[in-house]
Amino acid sequence: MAETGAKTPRERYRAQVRAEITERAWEQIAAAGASALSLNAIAKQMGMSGPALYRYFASRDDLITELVREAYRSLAETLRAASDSGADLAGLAHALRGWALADPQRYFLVYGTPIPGYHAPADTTALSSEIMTTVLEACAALAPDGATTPFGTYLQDHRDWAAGHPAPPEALHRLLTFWTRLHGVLSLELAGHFTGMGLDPARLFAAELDGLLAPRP
Amino acid sequence: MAETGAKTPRERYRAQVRAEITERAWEQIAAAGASALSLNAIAKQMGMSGPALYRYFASRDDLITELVREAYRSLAETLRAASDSGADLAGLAHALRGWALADPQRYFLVYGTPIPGYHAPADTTALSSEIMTTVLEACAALAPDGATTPFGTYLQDHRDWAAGHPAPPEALHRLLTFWTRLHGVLSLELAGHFTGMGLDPARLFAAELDGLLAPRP
DNA sequence: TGCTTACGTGAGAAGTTATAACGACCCGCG
DNA sequence: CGCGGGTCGTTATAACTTCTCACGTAAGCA
Repeated sequence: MAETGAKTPRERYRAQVRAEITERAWEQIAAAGASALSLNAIAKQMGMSGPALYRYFASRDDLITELVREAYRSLAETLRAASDSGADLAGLAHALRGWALADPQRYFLVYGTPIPGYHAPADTTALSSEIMTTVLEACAALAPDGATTPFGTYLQDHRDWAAGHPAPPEALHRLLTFWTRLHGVLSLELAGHFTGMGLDPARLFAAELDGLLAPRP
Repeated sequence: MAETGAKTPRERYRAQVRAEITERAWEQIAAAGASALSLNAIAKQMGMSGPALYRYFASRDDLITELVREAYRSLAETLRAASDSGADLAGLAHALRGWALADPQRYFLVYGTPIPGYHAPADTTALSSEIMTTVLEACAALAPDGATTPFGTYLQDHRDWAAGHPAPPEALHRLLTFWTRLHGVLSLELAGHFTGMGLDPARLFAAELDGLLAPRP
């Protein structure tokens, strides 16, 4: 889809095959989760034999790493696009929820149960902080309330992770609660913990978002 | 550990072997996660051959089901014990956090990424609602605030899941936010999303808990 | 037109879950 | 006390999985 501006036709073909592999992988992940991802099945689906895939991905973990990267990129793009369209914090929350509901397994791949022993590559932290920055700008754009929270004063001395951004501690606090609260509702909803409770998760999500937009986070 | 009051020595032995299997399974899960659980490895660790375990658990999913049950029971016991010791909502939150930190993979087994195609048995919902009831009682014990939230009025008509409990809608709202907000902080912390941010997750947890204890949820 | 390099295949090792058939042991009943 | 039935653990086997290696082919590059 992108970066097909390679010179040699070899690289072009290689990128194309890699893209098709990840595409099939996403189908499998959406259907049965990341733990059920089978290189063999992907190869068979593409009309190739098993070991052929190892020309394109060094291992199964390598493929998953690429998928994690794609998921991060996708979320960052989605939020950035919403932000560029003039969306405020509520709009970003809506975009986040839509992105998560569109493919729950993709959401869990990024924010779900971590695989012990598996460490995300370094460049995902860059994508993660891009996501954070987008939300942080929306947080800072909200009318700053004079009330400084106790945790806000703590953040004043522990804002290394947001170094370089001129947002006040209250905005950082709002960003953190935005993240954790919406993730709390979303992940439980996607995991199906609200089914059978006769409760509309969207209402709960909206209620939490309302609390987030109120002056005091 | 319990229910060893079986009559025949056969059943006693059987229960003992089952208990050892789950014990080894917990070790493996704590070390490498639920997806890396290997029946073969457990058997080898116990000095038995692989297929022997199928006398005790019909399948790998069957073993996981038992582990989920144990996890639910453990959390329910922990919260119940704290509640019986006079702990208020803050005390329950502390107990929950301690339980989660003691074995993150156990927490994720219950509240983490769901395994597609795997459905929890019916009796886990009973254990889950026992957990909910314990927390709900602590929520109802807090001084009721006159301010009815908009979501509280919604809950007045959608409280089937808490039918039979005389708690006001505000208490139900507080229970839901208690659950989702603390899970939001906890799951992100356990997944390691705060590492490298120079931020103490405990402080964030405490800040969210403070907001939960304030009059307006 | 040839050379080199990448690509795909097949075979195979070491793992996994799960089933089937077989032998041995133990428990309870007569 | 003895014997039978049921339970247990074993080995063998099938169908998977990831992943390595050696080989032939085919495609691009000069």
